[in-house]
Amino acid sequence: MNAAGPGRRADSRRNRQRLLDAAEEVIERDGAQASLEEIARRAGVGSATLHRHFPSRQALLNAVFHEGVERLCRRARELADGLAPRDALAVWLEELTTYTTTTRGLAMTLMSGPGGAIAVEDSCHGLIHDAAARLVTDAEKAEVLRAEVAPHELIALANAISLASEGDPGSARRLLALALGGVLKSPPAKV
Amino acid sequence: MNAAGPGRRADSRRNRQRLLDAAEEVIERDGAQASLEEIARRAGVGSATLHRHFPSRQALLNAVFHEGVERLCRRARELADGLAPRDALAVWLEELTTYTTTTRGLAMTLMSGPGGAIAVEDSCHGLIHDAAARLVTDAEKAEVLRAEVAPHELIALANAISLASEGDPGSARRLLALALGGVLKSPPAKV
DNA sequence: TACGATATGGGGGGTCCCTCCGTTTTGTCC
DNA sequence: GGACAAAACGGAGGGACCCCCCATATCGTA
Repeated sequence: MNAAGPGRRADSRRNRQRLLDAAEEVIERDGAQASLEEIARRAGVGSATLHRHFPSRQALLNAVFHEGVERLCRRARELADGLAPRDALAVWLEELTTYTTTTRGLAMTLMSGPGGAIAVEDSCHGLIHDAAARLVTDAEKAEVLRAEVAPHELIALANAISLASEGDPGSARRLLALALGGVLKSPPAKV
Repeated sequence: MNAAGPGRRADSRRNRQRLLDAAEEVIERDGAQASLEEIARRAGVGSATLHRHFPSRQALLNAVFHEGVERLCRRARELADGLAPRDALAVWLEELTTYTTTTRGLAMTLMSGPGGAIAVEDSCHGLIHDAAARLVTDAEKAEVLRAEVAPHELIALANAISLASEGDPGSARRLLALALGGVLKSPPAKV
């Protein structure tokens, strides 16, 4: 059916891969709301086949971005092991932001939640969250955070910035630096 | 045609208002991608009439949100006149963020640019930008900003936060406070 | 009241998402 | 090397959407 496992029939695995390749191209051009029918057409399969392999748009997006997201999470572990907690977190957030900014549709995907029938532990959502949690925990222990910050808040912030900069990584880096360093010189007023 | 002016025929003005009322309801429920056909149905007019009054989705959204955005901009002037520059900016950004967070579809609208045939000076985009510019200029003169910040960057950040918090104003306030105060205790590392 | 300008709305074309179901392909067992 | 059941496929169709054309109805005015 829709699993990637080796127990599937050969044509099923082949079609799944074709769909992923086609999806990558179309999403690269049109973002997260790319036409599913066009993806199926480009892959040379019927639209029913696409829906059988990926029961929802979210499932397809998740599969398309899975590899890149895993790479990003390995990178988080490298940074956590190699740098001071504050730098590890700052560098990773910048890499995350740059990646989501330059990968069309990814920020949208990460913002939309894990989605229906996808196991949290291998959704892009879940992977990113776990990677961030490690870095945030380390930073908290080292007391380099200004306040208690939940990992999902930082991810939301990074995603938000990616969305707001609409594909311009320079703008994204700048906004992230602002947010990390603080826009104002003293804390914001209570209203 | 699509202008609101008094030179239009009475039925035209009436239909325009009905469309705006219907749009407000449907957008409140479905956000910025609400069905235009449903809006026309609910207003009791044909879909062609909707398209004649509002040639693009963006034009309709712009008209729907215009009043609220103007109120927000008046508020910016009040704050600029009544508070210290830093507080005026901080308070207004929070009000902006709260408003865009609780008004479904507004953040999306503001992020999508002024859009085709809409005059910049009375697009929601333009109005907000001008309001922010005044506050930012004052804050810069008072040297309470951590770095040179363009108004559109702050607006992008606020919009991004609204989008990221998906309708939860508490979360939005928290993220904004984080961004304004800074997440890290010392400036982020150079990579 | 009659008339021209203005505005309307039904309907059609194109696209999209998703599902049903008859047909084809695959893997396996004899 | 068949035969057979399970698995996978894809065309077609329903429902929804956006947008435009143009025959018709409505409004403001002379």
